[in-house]
Amino acid sequence: MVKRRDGETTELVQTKVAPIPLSPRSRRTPLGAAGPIAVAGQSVHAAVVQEIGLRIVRGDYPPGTILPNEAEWSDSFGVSRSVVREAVKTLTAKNLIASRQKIGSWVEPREYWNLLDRDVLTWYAAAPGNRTFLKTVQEFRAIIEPEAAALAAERRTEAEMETISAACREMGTASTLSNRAAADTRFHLAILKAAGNDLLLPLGAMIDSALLQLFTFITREANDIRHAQSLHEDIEKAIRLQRPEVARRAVKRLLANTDEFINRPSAD
Amino acid sequence: MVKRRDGETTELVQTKVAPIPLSPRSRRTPLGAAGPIAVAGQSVHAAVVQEIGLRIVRGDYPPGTILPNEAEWSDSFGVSRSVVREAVKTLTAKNLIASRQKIGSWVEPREYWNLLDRDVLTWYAAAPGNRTFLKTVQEFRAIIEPEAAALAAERRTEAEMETISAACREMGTASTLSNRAAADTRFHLAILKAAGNDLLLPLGAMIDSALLQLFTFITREANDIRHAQSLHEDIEKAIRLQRPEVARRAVKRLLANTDEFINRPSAD
DNA sequence: TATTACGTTTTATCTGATATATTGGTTGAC
DNA sequence: GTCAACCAATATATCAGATAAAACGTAATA
Repeated sequence: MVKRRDGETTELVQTKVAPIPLSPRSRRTPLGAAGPIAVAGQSVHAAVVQEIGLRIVRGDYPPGTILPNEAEWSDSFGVSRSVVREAVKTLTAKNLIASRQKIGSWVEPREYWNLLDRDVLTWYAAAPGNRTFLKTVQEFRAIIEPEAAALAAERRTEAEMETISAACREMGTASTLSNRAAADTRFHLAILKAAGNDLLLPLGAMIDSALLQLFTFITREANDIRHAQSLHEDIEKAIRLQRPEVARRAVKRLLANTDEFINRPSAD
Repeated sequence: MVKRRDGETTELVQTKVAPIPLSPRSRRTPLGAAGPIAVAGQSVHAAVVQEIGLRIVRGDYPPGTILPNEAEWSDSFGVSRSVVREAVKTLTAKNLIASRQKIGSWVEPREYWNLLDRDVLTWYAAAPGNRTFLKTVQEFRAIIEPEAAALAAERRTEAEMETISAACREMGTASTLSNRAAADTRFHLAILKAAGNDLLLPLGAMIDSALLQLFTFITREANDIRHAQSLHEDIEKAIRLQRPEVARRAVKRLLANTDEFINRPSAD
């Protein structure tokens, strides 16, 4: 149905972008000649998915554009058509593209994209002004997390509480930043889970991605970390005491604190 | 990493479930004998994805279970290995399964599943007590939609407002239930879009699914529909007048009204 | 005992062929 | 000249079979 072709844009698109770059494995090139240079330590499939996905999210192929056909991808990446097809299926499952016989594959409208998917979000984060991305994420978290915490305060089981508390504790005692980030992620995920609504769980991937992004550019003085820690402990306490409204407000305070970091005119 | 095998469970799983049923196309069976009975008007790929996905979400293969290998799927469905592999990629993209060489494919923990995906949600809705599902969806909507409406009231452009108003209008004048449901969906989607946060957009699929489910079991008297219509108009008005708080409350009223339907001890 | 080597199994990737559907043009009738 | 029916070209969809790579378990070895 949606197949507006954008005139010459398509032409531009179909320009052979680059002969090769991709993840190797055992390209049987006669003699190291043009050994596939790069790349990711991943599989060929994952590399192709990532490359096409990144280009789409980055805007190389605007929504509605007809993509190069399978044979062309196959040539330009130097992989078999099977790999291309499987990559296409993967991207289709994430709603980035769709395809039909005789037409080919095209880029779906942005509102179809499953931005909450871990991969898509990663590509998205890498694309435009990083600052905008973090603001978008924070705004979204501000919608979800206070309510999730409130629900968790009402419903958490003892086991779930223990998971939350343990994560909070480990945040305090973590020796490295990445350990702390991991515990932080676990903390928020545990709350989402304790909220007892299955539809909240998939949002964990987003928080995961977001925290990763955050920690790659915060790295502030210990002062702030201590403050952040106490904010986390407030949340833990409210959930432990089963005070939904208190939990809700505690999460809002934490998010407001994080917002401050993002809006500081330092980095970028 | 995650590969707990659950002892005998695996055995049970690997039982050849059924020789064939699947979508046909041109199975070259010598003589109509055992022509592939069913099925979906979809492609073979889609049918395989749906069958495996449904079984997983339904609980036939609990998380951690090692699934039958590609050759076995291929045999039992009577399709080529390529189709099976592409189906596996699709399900992997939705985080239902994962796979590794020599191990095979296994079912991921439920908290990994991308329940917000249209397909997964459909399978999920078909699986357990339908009633529980609708409650889960409504609870989730209650978290998202009031805030989305408030944001929309702040930020909507004139064009977005027109889309919202048009959908609301068409809800009122729709002649058939399915037309009304379509306009209803458009209405909620337009608000999500007008909220101006990209991360909210993927949630449209869920609302879509939810409304579909709702309308398949409501079909009440015109009285209620008129009430629902005025509730929708309240939302439209609040967004038009750019009153975030009013919009938020109006959405809450609408959702509360919907909740009533669901909790009525009539159907089911 | 610990460690290395190897064989087995399953996914990963490649190759090449056939089937099917849809578009766009062409032909022919009215 | 308009419109319907036909036909060819082209892209995905599906099939078939082969080889590569990785990981587990086991046996051989130091």
